[in-house]
Amino acid sequence: MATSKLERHAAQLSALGHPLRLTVLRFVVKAGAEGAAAGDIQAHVDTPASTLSHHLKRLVEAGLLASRAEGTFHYYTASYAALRALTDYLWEDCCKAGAREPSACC
Amino acid sequence: MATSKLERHAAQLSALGHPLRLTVLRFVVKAGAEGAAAGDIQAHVDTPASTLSHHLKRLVEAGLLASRAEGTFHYYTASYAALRALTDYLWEDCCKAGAREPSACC
DNA sequence: AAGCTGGTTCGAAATTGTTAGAAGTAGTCC
DNA sequence: GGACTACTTCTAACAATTTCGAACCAGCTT
Repeated sequence: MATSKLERHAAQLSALGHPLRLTVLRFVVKAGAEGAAAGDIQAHVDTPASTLSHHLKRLVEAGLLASRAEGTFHYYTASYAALRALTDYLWEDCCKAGAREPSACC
Repeated sequence: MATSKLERHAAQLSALGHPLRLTVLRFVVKAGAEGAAAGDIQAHVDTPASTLSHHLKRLVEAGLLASRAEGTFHYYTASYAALRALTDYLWEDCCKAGAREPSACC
């Protein structure tokens, strides 16, 4: 692992921190195991292909999406495990320092 | 609500998408209901006060942290409800489009 | 009120992210 | 092979973020 868990998760959150990319991720998450083709995504977000492609690349680089080619179609699928690890990370060690209340928050 | 749910959550994810801010959030989440003073946070992250203050402001503006003053001390507490809403949002409507497998991913 | 402590705001430079047209690549179908 | 489809990469302009010293402000203490 070249980068730390912290760095990797920060990069993933940063990747999600853009309205268009967040929309794309949710669309692909909805699409399930088969994923969604780049064209379908483009129709959904109504954005120039070059712009969308740039954002898709960022999501793939962050490890949140995986891509597979079928003919000229490029399908993107959500990396559910990575997404789960990310959300879990935010709650890790919740309320472990104060120890005043057992776990009112988590 | 001036901005949409999408925009707000994207802004929150963007706020978390920085190693220092992610470290800070996790530190404050750990601290529980009492929160952590800016000085304690600074000691933990070892960063110039002005830089840290800028990042804390960003987290508060995103609605992820709340701040309260006690004398000259500024305490920051995690907005657990906002954080929960954010993590839930990422999984909302998971696998609702394909409907091929019932819910292998969520 | 002067001085100290705990933090915030200002300002300016360096870096990074965003956008989208134009050009390029790769697969498919006559 | 030539045209078409489905995307990606290149490029360059513009916008936003990041950093941190310096200046500032608000409370406390004497």
